[in-house]
Amino acid sequence: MARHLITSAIPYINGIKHLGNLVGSQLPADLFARYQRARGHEVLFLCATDEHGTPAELAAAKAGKPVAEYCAEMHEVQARIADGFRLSFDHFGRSSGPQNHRLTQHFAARLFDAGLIEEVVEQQMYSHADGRFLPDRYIEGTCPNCGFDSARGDQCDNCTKQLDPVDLINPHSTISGSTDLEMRETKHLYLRQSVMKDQLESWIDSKTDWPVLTTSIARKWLHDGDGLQDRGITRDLDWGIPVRRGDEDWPGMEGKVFYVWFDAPIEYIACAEEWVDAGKGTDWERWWRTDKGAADVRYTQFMGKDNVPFHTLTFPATILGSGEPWKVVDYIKSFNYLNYEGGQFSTSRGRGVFMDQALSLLPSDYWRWWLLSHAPESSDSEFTWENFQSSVNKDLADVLGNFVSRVTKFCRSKFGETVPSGGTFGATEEALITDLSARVETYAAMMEAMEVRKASQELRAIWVVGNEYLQTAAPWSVYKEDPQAAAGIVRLSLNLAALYAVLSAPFIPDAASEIATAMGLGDLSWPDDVPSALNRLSEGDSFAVPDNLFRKITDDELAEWKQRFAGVRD
RNA sequence: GCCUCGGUAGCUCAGCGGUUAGAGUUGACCGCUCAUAACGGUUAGGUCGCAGGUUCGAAUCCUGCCCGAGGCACCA
Repeated sequence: MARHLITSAIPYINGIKHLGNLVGSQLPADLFARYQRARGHEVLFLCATDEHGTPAELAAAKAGKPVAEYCAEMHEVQARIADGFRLSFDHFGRSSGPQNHRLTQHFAARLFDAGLIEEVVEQQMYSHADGRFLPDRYIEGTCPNCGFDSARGDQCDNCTKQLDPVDLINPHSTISGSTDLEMRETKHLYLRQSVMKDQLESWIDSKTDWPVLTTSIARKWLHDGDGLQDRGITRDLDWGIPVRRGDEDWPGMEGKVFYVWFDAPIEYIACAEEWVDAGKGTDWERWWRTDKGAADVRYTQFMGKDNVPFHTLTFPATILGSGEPWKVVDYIKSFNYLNYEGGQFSTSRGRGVFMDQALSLLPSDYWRWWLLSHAPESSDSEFTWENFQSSVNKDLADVLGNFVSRVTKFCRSKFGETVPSGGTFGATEEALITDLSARVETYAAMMEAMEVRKASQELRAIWVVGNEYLQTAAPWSVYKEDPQAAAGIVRLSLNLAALYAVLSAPFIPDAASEIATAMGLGDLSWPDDVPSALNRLSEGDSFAVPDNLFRKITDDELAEWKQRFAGVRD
C-alpha cells in the first residue's frame, strides 16, 4: 500500500472562486485523491484558505468587518461550497491558524540561522490617511511617459511602461484617494533564493517526468534577467503572521508580518497539524518529516500555472534551506487557464460562473464531469454553454444515465427487480470482457499519470462499450425465443452498471453512489480484474431501478444562463 | 519591447519526423425499439495559421511573419 500526500493550491480568502480556479487545482486534486483511495492506498488530501495580505484586508474593509471575522466567515463559505462540489479534503484548514503561525516563525528562524535571510532597508510609499505602506499597485497617478491619468505604481496600463511609484505625477492612494503620501524607510527580510539557485536548478532538472508547463515556468524564473532573484518575505501590514525568529522577537521587525506568499505554502504542512488537532488524525509528522515516517510518502501538488513559481522555487527554497528533513514535493501537476465564452473568467468584473452559482444551477457531478473532461492541461481551454450542454447531455444523460436506465428497466419488466439466473457466456461476452479489460487498464494508467482528459475519454469509452454490447446482444429479441439466454445478458449488463459505479466514482461521486445503492453494492473498491468484477452481482441479488441519474439541459435554460452570466456580478 | 505557450475537421481537442492526419460532438443516411426520441452502424467534413528552409520524407525540426493567451518579479 502506497502513501499519497496530495495538496491543492490554497484558494485566496477574498471571495468565492470561479470555475477556472476550481478546475485548475482543487478538482483534479480531488479526482486523484479519490482514485488513490479507491485503489486502497493511504491518502492525506489537504487544502486550506489563504488568508493573509492586503487584498484580504481591503475585502474585509469593503464588507465593513474586522479582517479576522471576515476571514472566518469566508472560510466557512468556501468550506461549504467545497463540500457542495464533493471535494474530499481530509482537512480544509486556514493559513491564519496558530499552527501556521508557529511553523512559519520556525522556518524563518532556521533560514536566518542558515544565513538565507537578509535584512534590507528600502524606501516604500507610505500613506498617512490610510495609515499604512502601500503596495505599488495600490498607488495611482499620471504616467510620466504617456500622460495616462490612471497609471498604477508598478506599470502603466495605457502605455505598458514599467514604473516606480515615485515616477508618478500626482500620486494617490487607490484605497482612500489620499495624496498625502511620502517615501519612507522601512526594513524588510529577503529570502536569499539566489544562493540556492544551483541547488534548485539541479533539482528541477532531475524532474524529467514533470509537465513541461511546470518545468518551463520554473526555468524561466531561474534564468530570467539576472537569474533567480531574492524575494522579500515581510510586509508592513497588520494582518498576517508577526515576524518573529521562532519563539523570539526579531529586533527591528516589530509590527511587521510575513508576506502572504511566504506563509501560504507552509500552510500545507501546518494543515496536517490542524488535521491532527481537529481529531481527524494522530501523527502529522509521519506525512511531512522524512525522519519520522514520511520517507515512503509520495507527495503530489496541484495548481494553476500562476502558482508554479512559488511551488517550484520559493517553497522548496524555504524547506530545503531550513536544513531539516521535510518532505519535498515529488510531482507538480499544473494547469493552464480556463477561459469563458471567448474571454477570461474575471473575479473583479464578475464574468463567468462562480462556484456557488454553478451549484445553484445543477448538481456538482455535471460540473465535475465537464470541467475534468475539458481540463486545461496542454493549453488554455474554453468554457462555452453550448459545449457544456452537449457534453453533459450526451455523455452523462445519454451514454451513462440511459444505459443504467435501459438495463434496469428491461430487467424489471421481464424478470423483476432481482438479478436473474441462467444463460452462459458466448463469443460476444468474451469479446466484451477482452475489450473492457484493456480499457480499464488504460483508464487506470491515465488516472495514475494524472492525464485527466485522457482518463475521462477512456471512461466515456467504457460507458459506450455497454451500449454497444446491448445492441449486439439484443436481449429484447433473444427473450422472445430464449428467456434463459436473455437472463444471462441482463445479469451481465447489470454487473456492467455496477462496474461503472466503481470506475466513475472519482469523476462523478454522487451518481456513482446512486448507482451503487440501486445495485446493492456495499463498497466501491477497485476491481482486481474485469471478469471477477462482472460477477459481483449474483443470481437472486435484489436491485432497484434508480431515478434517472441525469437530466438534460434544455435550450431555454441555456439561453437564460448564457445571458445571466455574461454580465456583472455585484 | 522582451520572454513563454498555443494556432490541426463547424465546435472541443489528440497526434509532435515515416504507411491514405485521428477522437468526441455536429450534419446526412441506415438499423434497433429495452431505454431519458435514448442506443448501434455507415458516411460527409481538414492546402494541420502564412511564407520560406533542412530532409529520401514535416502537422511534427529550423527561420521569418500574422493571430490568440500568459508572464516580465515584491501582484495575489
